[in-house]
Amino acid sequence: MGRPPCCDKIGIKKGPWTPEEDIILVSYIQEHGPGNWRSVPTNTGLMRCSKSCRLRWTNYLRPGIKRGNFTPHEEGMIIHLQALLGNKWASIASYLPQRTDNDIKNYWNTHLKKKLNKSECDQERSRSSENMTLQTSATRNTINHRSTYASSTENISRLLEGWMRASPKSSTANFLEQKMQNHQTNNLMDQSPYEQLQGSWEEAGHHSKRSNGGLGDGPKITENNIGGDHEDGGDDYDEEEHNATPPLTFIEKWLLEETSATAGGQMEEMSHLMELSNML
DNA sequence: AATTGCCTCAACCGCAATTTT
DNA sequence: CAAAATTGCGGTTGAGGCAAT
Repeated sequence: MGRPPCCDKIGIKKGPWTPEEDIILVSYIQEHGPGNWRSVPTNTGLMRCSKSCRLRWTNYLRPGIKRGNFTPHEEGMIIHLQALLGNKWASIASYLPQRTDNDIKNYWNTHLKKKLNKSECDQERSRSSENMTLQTSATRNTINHRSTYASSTENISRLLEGWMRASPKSSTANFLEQKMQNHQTNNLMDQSPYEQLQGSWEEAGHHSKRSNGGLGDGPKITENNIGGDHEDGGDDYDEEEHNATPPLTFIEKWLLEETSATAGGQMEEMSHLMELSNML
């Protein structure tokens, strides 16, 4: 008990990574694949803790990462998913395979939170100016639902998780798998050298022991890890919850709105969710 | 041109979950 | 089975960049 943090070890370097360190890390991962992080510092000679290596890889170096410039569509998805799942950034990121949880978290904290606060204030103002009279259901759904919905959405996400777990090799899972594979293939076009390295490593048939480290080593949503934050099931999942019958009207509505509001090509991730809700 | 304040985002920290010994 | 080690996640921090003064 009381194990000291790995980064407290003497001689462990902290702070921003240098290009040289990046190259060392990437070439090591190209050779051995992501995972087994504890051996990375010793085998590479990097004066970094394993945690730092993993973080650098998953948040910056791994293939398929899109950086900056969140599209309105991505923004919308984050807002909806945050309302739906709460601050489960890793789960949210699994619906946006090109984005890291850290990126999403940062974007939420720096942009979206403010945006939502502002719009909420605006809503409040217009509401009070209407002398607290009835509102249209549309605005209520988007704003007011956030609080009441936030408490009930956990159940909804659990249901989704439960369903996914119950259908280990569903058409949806296949769809997603295919989708992710396409993602990877398409991304080769604008890959950085690092990304190409990783791609070639994967084509060589290597697979990491842990498969949800990122897009490069497989998408977070696969038939194996589908059904929770982790590949063996979510933190919150248990059999009792699996049998619950949560309300679905809001998510269905949301999915419908999202789908109709956006051009089809951009909405493949959402159509996955749509498919889910239909099957439910 | 210099200073100040704000914003962004990469990286760290602490904790919980999971795996290994 | 318990303890130790490792991994993953979410919250937070702080350095650097940029705009305003």
